[in-house]
Amino acid sequence: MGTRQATAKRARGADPAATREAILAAATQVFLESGYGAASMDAIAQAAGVSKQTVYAHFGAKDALFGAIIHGRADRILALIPGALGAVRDPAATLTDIGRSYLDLLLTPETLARFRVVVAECMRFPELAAAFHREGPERAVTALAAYLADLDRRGALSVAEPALAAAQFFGALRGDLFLRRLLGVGPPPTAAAVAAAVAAAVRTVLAAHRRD
Amino acid sequence: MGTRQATAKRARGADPAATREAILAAATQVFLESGYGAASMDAIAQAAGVSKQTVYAHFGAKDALFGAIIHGRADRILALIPGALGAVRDPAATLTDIGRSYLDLLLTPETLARFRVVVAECMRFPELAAAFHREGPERAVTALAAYLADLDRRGALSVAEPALAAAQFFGALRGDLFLRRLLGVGPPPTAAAVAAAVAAAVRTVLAAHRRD
DNA sequence: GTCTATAAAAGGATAGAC
DNA sequence: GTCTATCCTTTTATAGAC
Repeated sequence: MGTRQATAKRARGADPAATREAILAAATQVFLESGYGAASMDAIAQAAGVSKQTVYAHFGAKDALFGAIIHGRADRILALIPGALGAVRDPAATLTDIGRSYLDLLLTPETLARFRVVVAECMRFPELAAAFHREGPERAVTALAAYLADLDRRGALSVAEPALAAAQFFGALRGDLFLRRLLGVGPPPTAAAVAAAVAAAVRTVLAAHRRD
Repeated sequence: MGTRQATAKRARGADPAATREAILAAATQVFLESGYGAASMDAIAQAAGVSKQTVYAHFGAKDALFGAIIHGRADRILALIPGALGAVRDPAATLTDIGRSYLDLLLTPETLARFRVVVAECMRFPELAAAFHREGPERAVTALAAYLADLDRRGALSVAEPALAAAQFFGALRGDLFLRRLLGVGPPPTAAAVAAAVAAAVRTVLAAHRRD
C-alpha cells in the first residue's frame, strides 16, 4: 500500500502527466477491445485506476477521449521506404523487406483492433477516419510510389502509374490474410504463410513491371 | 388511413409474413446505418411501423435479429465465375468482367455498410463473421481459383498456386479504392477510375502468370 | 486534482389487455 | 399477433467535499 506506484494502474498522487498517460493507456485498451459504443467511461476509469471524474477532468467527454487515442497514433509504417529511395540494393530484396514489415504490422492485434474501431465509427467520426487513412495507408502508398517511380527513372522497372502500382502491391499483399485476421476467422497465419504471401506479391509486381 | 398498406412502413393488419419482412427491412436499414450498439430496438420498431413488442414476438432478442439480417444475405458475388469455367472466351475479357462485377459490388453502399458492421462486431459475434467470410470473400476466391486452375490446365496461363493467385487478384483489385470507401474518405470513385483499377489488375495477373 | 455520490436519460426486455 | 405501458439496468455527465 505504498504512496507511489508508477505502473499504468494506480496513479494516485502521481503527477498529472502520468495520470493522463495512464488514462490514455487504459482508454486505448478498453476502446480497442470493446469498441466505442460498448466501452464505458466507468471501465476506462477503473482500468486506469482513477475515478471517473478524473477522466472527465482531463478529457471532457467520451468522444474527445476517443479522438485522443486514435489521433497521433499514426501507424509508423515503413520508416524503411524513404531509406530505400536511391539505394543500390536489389529491388526484389527491398520490396520483400517493405512487404514483410507492412504485413507484419498489419497483422498485429493492436493494428487490427485499431482498424476495426475506425471502420466501425467512420460514419460518426469522419474526420478521424480521414486522419487515420492519411497518416496510415495513404502515407504508405505515397512512399512506395516514390520508390517505384525512382526504380522507373533508374531503368530497373517500368512503372507507368506508380501510385496505382503501389496500391495494388499493398492490396495483393493484404490478400486474404488481412481479411481473415480482421474478421477473426480461423487461426493466425504461420510465419511461413506470411513469407509466402510476401514472396508471391513481390514476384507479381516484378513480373508486371518488368522492363521490356 | 386505409386498413391495408403493403409498403415497408405500416404493417398493421397485414399477414405475419409481411410484418416479418417489414421488420427485417427496417432492421437492415437501422443496423447498417447506426451499427449494432447504436441501433435501438425502438428505432427499428418505429422504422418498421410496428410496436417494439411485435419485434420481440418475431425475433426474441436484439442479437437474434442482428444475426437474421446478416445471415442468409450471402453476397451473391460472381455467379459469373462458374459460367466462365470451361468457356472459350479470352481470359483477359473474362477476368475483366469478373473484376468489374466484383469491384462494383464491393463499392455498393450496402455492401460497405454490411462489411463495416461485421468488422465492428466480429469479436462479439465470431460465428457471424465466420459465416460472412465463408459465404462472401472465401467463395469468391474459391471460384476464381477454380477458373485460374482451369486456365492453367488448358495451357493459357501458368498458375502454380491458384488460391493464392486469386486472393492476390482480388486484393490488388480492392487496392486503395475499397479502403477509401470503407472509411468514407473522399468522394466516390468515378466509373473511369474503377475501370482503370480493373484493367490494371487484369494486366498484372496476366503478366504475373504468363506462360513461359 | 481527485474522490464519492447522484442526477438524468436511454435502451433492452416484459406484463397484460384486446 | 399486436399494442400500450412499465420495469430495471446501464451509462454519460455533473455536484460538492477534501
